[in-house]
Amino acid sequence: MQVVTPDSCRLPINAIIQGDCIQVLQMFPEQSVDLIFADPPYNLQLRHALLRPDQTVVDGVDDAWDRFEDVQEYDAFTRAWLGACRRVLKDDGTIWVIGTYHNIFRVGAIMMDLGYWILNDVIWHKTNPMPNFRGVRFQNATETLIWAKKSADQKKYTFNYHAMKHLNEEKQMQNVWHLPLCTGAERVKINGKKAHSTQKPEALLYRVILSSSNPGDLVLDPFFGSGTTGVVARRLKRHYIGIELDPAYVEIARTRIEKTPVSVCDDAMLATRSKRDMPRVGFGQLVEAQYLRVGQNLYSSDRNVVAIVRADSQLQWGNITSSIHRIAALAQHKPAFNGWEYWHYEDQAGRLVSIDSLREQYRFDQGVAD
Amino acid sequence: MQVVTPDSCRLPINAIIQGDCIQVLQMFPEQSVDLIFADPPYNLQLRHALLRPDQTVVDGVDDAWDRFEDVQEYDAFTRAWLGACRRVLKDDGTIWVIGTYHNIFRVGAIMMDLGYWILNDVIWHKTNPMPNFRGVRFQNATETLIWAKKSADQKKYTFNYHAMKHLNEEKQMQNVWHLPLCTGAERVKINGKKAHSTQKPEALLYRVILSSSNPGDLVLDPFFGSGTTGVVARRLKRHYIGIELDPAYVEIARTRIEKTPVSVCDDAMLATRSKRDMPRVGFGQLVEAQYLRVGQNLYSSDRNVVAIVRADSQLQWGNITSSIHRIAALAQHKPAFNGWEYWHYEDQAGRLVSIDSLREQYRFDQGVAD
DNA sequence: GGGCTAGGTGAATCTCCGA
DNA sequence: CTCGGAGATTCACCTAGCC
Repeated sequence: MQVVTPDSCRLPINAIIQGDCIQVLQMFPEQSVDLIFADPPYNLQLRHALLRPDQTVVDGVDDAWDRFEDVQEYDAFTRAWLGACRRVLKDDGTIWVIGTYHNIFRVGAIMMDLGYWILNDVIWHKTNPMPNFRGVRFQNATETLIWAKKSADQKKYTFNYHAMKHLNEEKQMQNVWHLPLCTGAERVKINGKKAHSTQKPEALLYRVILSSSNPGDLVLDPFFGSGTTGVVARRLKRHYIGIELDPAYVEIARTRIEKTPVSVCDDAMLATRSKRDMPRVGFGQLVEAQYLRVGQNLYSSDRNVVAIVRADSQLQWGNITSSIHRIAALAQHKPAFNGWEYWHYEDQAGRLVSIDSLREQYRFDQGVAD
Repeated sequence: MQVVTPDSCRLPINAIIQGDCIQVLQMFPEQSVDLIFADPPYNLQLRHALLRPDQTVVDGVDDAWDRFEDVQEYDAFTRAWLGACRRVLKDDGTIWVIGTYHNIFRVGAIMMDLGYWILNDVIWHKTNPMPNFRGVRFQNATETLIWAKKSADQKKYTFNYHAMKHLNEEKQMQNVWHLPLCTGAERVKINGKKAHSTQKPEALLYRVILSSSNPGDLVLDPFFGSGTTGVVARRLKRHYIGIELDPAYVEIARTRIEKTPVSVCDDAMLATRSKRDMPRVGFGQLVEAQYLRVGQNLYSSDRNVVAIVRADSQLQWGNITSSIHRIAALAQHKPAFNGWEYWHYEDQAGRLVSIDSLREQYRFDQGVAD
């Protein structure tokens, strides 16, 4: 009579496996991991070098692992690893996948096709993103994480609602996370150069693992890279399995995890930025929201200076176009001036009212809507 | 002999067409609109077609098939309207599509498949989102907009970078927009109940239209709904075409737009001119017109580099003769540099003044002369 | 040590025109 | 088509070095 080994015993717990995750996962038993975090290649398709305005070169992602023949190949690859992950995921487990607009739509559609059921799309809003140096698009300040359960009718999954609420100053954690890039001392470097071109910040993994797993759970990362998932899992007393193709990365991750003490980090460092860090109300928002009309006149308190509101929220004063502050300064021959104090609009009765009161009104209206 | 009507005359400008956008768009000429904003339905209606946890189980196939049927229908619908939109979009136009995690991944993947090339995914971060009442997920505070051009190799498209930068307090606009939901007086109501369940805020459309179109452009909205696109297009002096299936919504939108005052301001208040679309002034023109003298010295801002203006509008630096750009680059040991930023002349008081200001002066003088 | 400045850098689909 | 030159374009944060 054959003795059946418990599934979990056939898994190398707290280990890094060097190999292609699609093949390695085939050797795992079904339904054996509690949580998956996957940071697959994004297929960025960067064709030219990019220069900063000072002509220095941006060190972009040109790694071989991010190059695919075409979209079909990328889709087939994505379907294969997501399918393999789904097989080894427990029926009450969930998966996180991170990406950008280059790949996340294809990834999300394939996840749905495979039967995953999306719980949230979480936006990582970077506090210090790279600018758009050429001024031809909006500054790309986000990456997107898809959090999904294994199937639509899955009843159970782990979500530590209150842990997230505590991290967020006792308010519900939103699907937008304001976190800085991985830089400075946290960034793994070899001879002064970054060891991995896309190392994720530990704070990001902290939220992922803390929110959707429990101590003792098994966390799988099929694209282990520099091993951030292992580092944070260890700190939070979860087990981990990392799969990584490149032996060099395996070694980097192994060294890094060994140096990680098993301890809990400072929650305060990971807390969501509070509202006072949110963008303040700018003059542009008043124009957009029609608290002021394009073409409307603004006046100095003595009505001697008149300027026109433009669609781009600058003011037009004679043939000069500039900000409310700059034109207030110019009109008074001062080096600088606070335009919020200087400018007034005419109310329906023809009285002058400070534009600063509109800003208060805007804040009030938003507050009421909460 | 047949008289061919100009394409634009076959389009009902500033009108709402009642009908299915896929059919209606077939009657439009190719390449006839400058900008598209689409807020498609995302009711996937999958609730009753739930997938079993294990897809390999035989009796699970029926459910899986039903579900797949529904998604296929949604995909076919999405492919049809996005394809129809692409046909009527001008080759230098762009498209915006808004959605949530329920549909945006399928929409994005299909857009890529159809040849659209994504420029940004823009996150609308709601300042006042609805809470997650049951506490089982992160509070869903976002919707996603995909901004795309018609093809990957498309060279030209409209992006009013500086208008956006002015709106954002002189820093480049990010792909995350903090805007409140459409509430209060802006929300169209009938007998106290909201007239449309997903009415978008005008501030959102303000950014869409202002950033990626110019006054006089034609904006198409194939899912017109309550007509926010038409209202904002009218405010910003763009033309619009709305297509809407439901006659009740057509009527609501028509009434609403009629009540919107046509903007009476000067077009100059609506457009932000960038350096890129100003007439090019060459360095030679400044020399010819004697804004600079032959033999005059030009200086770097720290006066460490000095060159002489030649009659052929090149600079002489030691024994090197070349353009203002090339010598600025050589002097700094850089592969390239913008000479307009680098070089200065001495004014009568001996102060250094950027030669770029001379170019501005030249443009101004020419404009006055016109 | 502290404060200041200069320099470096990050998952980025990053120009346009004429010869 | 390619090639080359003109010329437009950046934000937050970290580190090293100097006073």
